[in-house]
Amino acid sequence: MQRSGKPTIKDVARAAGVSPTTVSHALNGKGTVRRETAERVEQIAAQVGYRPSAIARGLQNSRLGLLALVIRPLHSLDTFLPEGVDYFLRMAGGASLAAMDRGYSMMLIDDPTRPDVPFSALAADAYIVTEPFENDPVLTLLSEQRIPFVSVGADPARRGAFVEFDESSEQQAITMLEHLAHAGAQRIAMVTGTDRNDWNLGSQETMRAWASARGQRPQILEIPETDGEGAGEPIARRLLDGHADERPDAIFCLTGRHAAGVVTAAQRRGLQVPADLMVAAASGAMQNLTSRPTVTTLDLHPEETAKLAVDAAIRLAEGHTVSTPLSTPEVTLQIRESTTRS
Amino acid sequence: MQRSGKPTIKDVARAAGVSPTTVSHALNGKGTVRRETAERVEQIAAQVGYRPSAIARGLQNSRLGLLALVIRPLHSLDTFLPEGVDYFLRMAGGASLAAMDRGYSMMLIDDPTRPDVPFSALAADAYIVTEPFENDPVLTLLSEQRIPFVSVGADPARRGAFVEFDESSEQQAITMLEHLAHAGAQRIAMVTGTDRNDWNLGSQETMRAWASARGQRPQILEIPETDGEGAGEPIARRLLDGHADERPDAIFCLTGRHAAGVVTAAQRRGLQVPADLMVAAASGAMQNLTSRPTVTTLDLHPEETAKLAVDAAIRLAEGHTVSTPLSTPEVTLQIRESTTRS
DNA sequence: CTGAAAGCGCTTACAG
DNA sequence: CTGAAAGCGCTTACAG
Repeated sequence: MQRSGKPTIKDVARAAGVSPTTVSHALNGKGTVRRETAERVEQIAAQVGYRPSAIARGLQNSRLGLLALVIRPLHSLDTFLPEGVDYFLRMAGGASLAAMDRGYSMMLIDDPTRPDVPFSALAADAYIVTEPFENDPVLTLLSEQRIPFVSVGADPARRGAFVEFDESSEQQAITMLEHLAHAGAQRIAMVTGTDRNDWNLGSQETMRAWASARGQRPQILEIPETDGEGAGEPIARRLLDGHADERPDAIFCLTGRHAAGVVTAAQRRGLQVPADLMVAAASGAMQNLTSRPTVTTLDLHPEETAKLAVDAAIRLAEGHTVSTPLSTPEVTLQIRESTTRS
Repeated sequence: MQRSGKPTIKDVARAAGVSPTTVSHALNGKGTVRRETAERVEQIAAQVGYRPSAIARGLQNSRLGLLALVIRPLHSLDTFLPEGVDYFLRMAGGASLAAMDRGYSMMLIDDPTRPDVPFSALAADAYIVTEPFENDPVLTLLSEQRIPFVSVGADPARRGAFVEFDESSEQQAITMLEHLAHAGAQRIAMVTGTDRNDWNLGSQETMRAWASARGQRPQILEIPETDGEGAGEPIARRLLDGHADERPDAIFCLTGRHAAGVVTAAQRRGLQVPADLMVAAASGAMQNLTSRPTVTTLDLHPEETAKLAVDAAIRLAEGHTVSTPLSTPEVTLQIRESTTRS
């Protein structure tokens, strides 16, 4: 079996003087094999460096032990380097590790709906799709192809139609809004991204309810996620350069880099953070730890979310059902200088 | 074929009133099929949502259209969130996109040598291993298993033994050292990571040669990659708190976060950057763009590197040979405030 | 131009 | 306790 390619089960069988069936049984602990036989087979298998082919094995139950992760917000870009890197890298890394711990591998898929999608991409046993868009074609494709999947954050137009994690963006937003209010904010503006996903839409809705409960006109700005810190100037122009009586004394950005940009833009206008303006972010970026002042954020615990998503995906892949909606971990409020008036 | 699972080639054949062979031919444009037949088959296939199984297909040539990426420096951590996030995320994202563009999917593998490694992980057609360690067991495993792979950065103990990209860390280091010298630095210290990979070792060697060519004692500090910005204080303590005549007037950190930490620590000591101390990094982190002053870095073009690595891996997967060593893209010097004395 | 047959490397009833 | 046979879903000579 040295000749070409890797040794197969037949090579092992021949070398051990048994049938392929017995090799299979011995190596997988199935059926009943005499102890000595099993040991001999194992030895020889190790000796010739035999590894069962995942492909052949997968053919039986059409399962490869392969999961796929689609990070939807990354797709609007031609690069994997967007806004939100921090969150999504932690997500991808966490998912990958969680998968391996459970005996699965994780593929990183950009867009399974592209016409030239690799066959292997659709060979995944199950998908995880984070932050699907409204009527997301990825979810449509997966459901047509009968590939099991879980979505992290619902498709806003098809809530409850699929197995999904409810991120409770309302809960998240409330947590931060209450913190800001306790810290002294009277008038809070919100900045979301422009993607039509559950996170943006749910947060906006919460903000509207919050403002109207306080008899205020809600101030909500939508800025492309991809603008990153560059969003600071436009945000400041629209929220800070107007009449003083309309001006918010706190800005709550969903994405950390928007918040980082706001801090800089505010300071450029001579505003003190947090004295004149508090700034906070829902999904922290690294910049929020290193800026002056440091910026209050929520830790969304993406690794935890990834783990839960992997668990759910595997249960689906293995043919079990999963009750939905599932819950993401509680967020943690990270209070920092930008909202601490002392 | 609605009953259970996905439609197979047999279902299509039956529905089209032809044999599976003909379906296969029609769909793959092989053999000769009458035009009308082919069209009818295609129609029906689309109608029933037929997609050939990547697994069954892979069984023929034992190729799945699957690549695997191991980012070695990530493995020393229990998290995918290390130092160097910027570089490695760009690498992973770039590799993933490049693979899809070429009809392959990309798995993110933590460690294929772990005893419970998923079978699917070893089903990859080829591996890309970035920054292998000295005598890296991952390379050993892959070569024993006869899984083709390319390494980005040589295994320092086995240079030339495998298909590898030469990162020319010497070239990189020289580029930065010369820039610093031109900018006015008289005494440059280097800070590397502690992993025993080609990048760290090669850079150190270059630094030693550079210093001795100038009759100086080389000052090189090894600090764990994982310390991130926290490395700033220890670095400053060892390099800046000594006698003034031994004190470097420029610190060149391989990793961007070390550099970020150094800037802060230097400023805490009342040193002006760049007036009293220049700071530069070989692999930029985001912090280097947002700090004050901004920090000079090299852009290593990880996406480009990823693309080249994917190309090479695919050539190997498809049974071709690749001449080695391969070259990574030229680095670009990004001059910023931290090395600009005006 | 079309299809029956063999085979890719395994696993899994089933018979001995 | 062991093994021959069938089958997973395709592709690929090869015969008709």
